[in-house]
Amino acid sequence: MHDPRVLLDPATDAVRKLARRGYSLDLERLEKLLGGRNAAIQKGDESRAEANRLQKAVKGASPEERPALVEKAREMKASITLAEEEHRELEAQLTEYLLEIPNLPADELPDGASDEDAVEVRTWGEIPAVENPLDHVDLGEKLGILDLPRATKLSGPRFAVLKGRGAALERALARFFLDLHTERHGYTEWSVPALVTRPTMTGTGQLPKFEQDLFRTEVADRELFLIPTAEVPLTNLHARETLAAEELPLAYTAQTPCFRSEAGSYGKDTRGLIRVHEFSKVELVRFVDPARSREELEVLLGHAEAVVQALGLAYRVVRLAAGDIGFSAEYTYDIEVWLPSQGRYREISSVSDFGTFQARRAGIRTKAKDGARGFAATLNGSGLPVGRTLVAVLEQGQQPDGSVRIPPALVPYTGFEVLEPA
RNA sequence: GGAAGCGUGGCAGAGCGGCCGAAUGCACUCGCCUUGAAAGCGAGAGACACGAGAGUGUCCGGGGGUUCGAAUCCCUCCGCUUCCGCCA
Repeated sequence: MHDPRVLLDPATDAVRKLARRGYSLDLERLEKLLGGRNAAIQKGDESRAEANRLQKAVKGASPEERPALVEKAREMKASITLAEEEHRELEAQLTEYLLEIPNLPADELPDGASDEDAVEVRTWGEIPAVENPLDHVDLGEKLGILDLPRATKLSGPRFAVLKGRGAALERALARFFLDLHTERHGYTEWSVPALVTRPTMTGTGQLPKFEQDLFRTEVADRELFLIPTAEVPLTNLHARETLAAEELPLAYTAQTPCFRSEAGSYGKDTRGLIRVHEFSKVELVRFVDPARSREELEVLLGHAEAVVQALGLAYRVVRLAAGDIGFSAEYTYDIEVWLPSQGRYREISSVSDFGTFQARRAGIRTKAKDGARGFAATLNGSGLPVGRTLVAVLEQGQQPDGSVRIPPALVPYTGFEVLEPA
């Protein structure tokens, strides 16, 4: 959520920036709502100040003058109520409007609205030469580790069942990611709920605008949402808290299941593990000094890249176009791994700087030793999703004899070096 | 799910319906003292909103009510603790 004053400040150039992501900001409406709200607050404050004066007067009043003062105080109460109602109404309208305004994309991002407009930053690793590559679904079935028909039987389309060494590989990947980030990159591991409340989802920006992307549960009169990423619970750990500025940056990680409705993605990636309703992911979240958020983004990107590199997977980093970044983001890099079966790079990680946008929504404040107050900047990145990494490991590791070689760094976790056809 | 109790500032803990944004202690900040530190002494210090500012207002778990006036009385919801039931 933005500070309306900042949006209204011509120096912010908010209208132009938001137009780059196809959002048309109505400055006039904003100004009217803010001005009206502030006026209502002032009116209420003045009435209340008067009421307070009257109360004191009543206390010291003689029996004769008392009834008149009490009567005036009664009247003042009505005027307070009126101003409060107006304030409440305008405040609600203002908040409702502010909550649906996306973050301002950074000027450094390229123009454009799709992944085609992303700019390649660098490539890493050697694209493996695979003759007649199989995709991960064919590989998984031949290896006897993937059972999609049974997944469909259990839960319908867009789910996955892994078996034997496939399940072990999934477990190994997650443990490998977590160990790397906690031991080498200094992240604190958390175990957090996968079901969260509406305010929590609003804090990171999934709500109110993107409810159709989420799975929602309801028991009795209690409503909870399944998280689409651990970003939601990890970032909201500090919702409505004040952090000591000196303690930043805070670096958190968690492995959680992630649930996505994938509404509107009909026909896209319908095969296999690429796009499913439920998957496991290790997420990285950083709370940082807003003045340093872009540097911190590079650090975070490095942590995510380190995982892909440790697995020896060929990948590239792209800078997303201004119109393609997420609602809450102001700057995003994607890491894309090479998928031999598709002959192209596919997204495996998204690393974003949210500035203070999420912190304002969630109320993540900072206080420095000298008393200076502000909001933290939040960043997050996948580090990494287990399913899509498994796809890359299978596809990039496939051998001419139909086996798949496990990346050496992972072997201590799997206990086996190769997957053989069943 | 049933019964009882409790929810006050970073923590602990006071608080006759107006003198309470709230005593006191600890922690904290700054001085003095000290070679340095501790102790001691002195001073300061909550958050949020509106306002150019002076300042004004709000906040004692949330919401509602009584009253000219509520941390203090009433209702309700939520949370915590203890006992019972159930359960992984």
